[in-house]
Amino acid sequence: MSYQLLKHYFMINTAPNRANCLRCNFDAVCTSHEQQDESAEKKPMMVKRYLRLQRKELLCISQRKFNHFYVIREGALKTTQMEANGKELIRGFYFANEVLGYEAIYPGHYDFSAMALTETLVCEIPYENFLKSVNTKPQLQKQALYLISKQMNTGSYLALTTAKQRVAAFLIDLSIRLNLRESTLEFKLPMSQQDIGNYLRLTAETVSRIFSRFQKLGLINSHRQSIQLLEKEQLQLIVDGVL
Amino acid sequence: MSYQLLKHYFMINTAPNRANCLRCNFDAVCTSHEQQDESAEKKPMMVKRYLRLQRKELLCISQRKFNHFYVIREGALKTTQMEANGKELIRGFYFANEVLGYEAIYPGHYDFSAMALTETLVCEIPYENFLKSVNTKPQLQKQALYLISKQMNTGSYLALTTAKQRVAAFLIDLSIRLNLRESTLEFKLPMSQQDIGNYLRLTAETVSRIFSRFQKLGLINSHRQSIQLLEKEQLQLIVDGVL
DNA sequence: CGCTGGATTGAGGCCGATCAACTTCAGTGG
DNA sequence: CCACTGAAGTTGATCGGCCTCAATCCAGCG
Repeated sequence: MSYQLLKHYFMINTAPNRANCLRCNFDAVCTSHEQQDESAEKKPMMVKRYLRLQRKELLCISQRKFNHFYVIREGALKTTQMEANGKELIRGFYFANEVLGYEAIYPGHYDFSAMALTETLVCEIPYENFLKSVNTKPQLQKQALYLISKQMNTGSYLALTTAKQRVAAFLIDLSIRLNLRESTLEFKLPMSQQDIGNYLRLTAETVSRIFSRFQKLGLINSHRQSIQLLEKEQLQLIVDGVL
Repeated sequence: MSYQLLKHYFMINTAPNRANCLRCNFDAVCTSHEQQDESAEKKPMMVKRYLRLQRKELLCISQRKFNHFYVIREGALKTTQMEANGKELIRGFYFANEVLGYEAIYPGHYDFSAMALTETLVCEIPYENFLKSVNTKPQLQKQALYLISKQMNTGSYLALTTAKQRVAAFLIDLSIRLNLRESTLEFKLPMSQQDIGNYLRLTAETVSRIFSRFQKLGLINSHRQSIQLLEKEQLQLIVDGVL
């Protein structure tokens, strides 16, 4: 696998990026620094650089020392982990406005690799900068914990027992996290059905079969990577175990 | 269900409790306050009171506003959540030296109830006290994040696919979290097999059958609630999908 | 002593995995 | 423009693991 990072250093508070920050969870933390003076050694910029990844490019590699958070601005990533028996399993997906890296604070190193599923743009946040920032701005403390707690509560599909429940929950969650308009609910799956199955602990065949079944029931419109949620309420009923 | 909390206020730094703090994850955070002066309004004690729960007593109730962490000193708790279809499912177990409550920061209220499985002793930590404490002691910042991140990484049995993998992983994890001596590996299950099954998304019958199978294989010794791990390495091989 | 809730064990059925064949589609190069 | 290729998705047949339902066992307790 290729591992290459394009290193475009730039200031976070230039116009185009500020626009990107609009829906970013870390916006408050980052922007707070703009109101401060320029004494860099005392109050370092939170974000030193951003990275643009091509499809299949790696953002971080398992076993590497943990030093950075990554805030995803555009695109999508998957994190993978090696099982003891050698099989690679997918731990999670990350989309725009989400943060990757909390999970590595405790062990002190990443125990997963993160790969771009599409062309992806991320902000790299040095953990030490983050700590300093929060220490000098105590009101950010609460918000940081809030964000971490929020992320802890996402993506627990595996608590669901049946395959159709998991797939339905996954589709609904995707539609929310991809920030779609309520009206369309139409999008391209950034990952393969193989990846979806791996993540949900199902086989790719089962995922395909369930897509087909949902289509026959008129709940979705799917063809390859493109998908459209027609009956979101019905899908939710499936998740709830009613249907 | 009965909901009653016995309210025994006392100072955290009395002799018997300091002994209890020895293996507590929050010890460093709590003890730091002892070295300060007594101006209570500026630097409040982190722990205001502790609670002693009887078996089946509730510690916190779903939908109640989130205000407190709970550090478990002795005993065991389970957290339960109502599914949309009305079934109650178990979200997690908590044992001595573990912390309950992070999960509620984001929604701002508990979306689970916590019930004592045995007689249980907990420290109640007001969240506001915690925030103030961390703000006035920036070096605690890092540790708090470390602890939260650590807790995020525990108890992900549902990523395992087969029933024997989940049960084996659960037993190994229990043996670690109950702080047993390496030599014995013998303990009482604080929860019923029904609860284990609910937590692992298996039926109680399946759990029982797997206990029996492990027993026949000489991996464990089990009778009702009492259990003894005979071949921990073999159990780990099962978790890893080798056996 | 019988009662009760949990644990155990057995028989049968369903769901998802496995294996295999086939189709579809994007990319490539002639 | 079309043929080729490889990766991903689709579909069918079979198998095995876990659920379901039911009967029984068993320890604790009034």
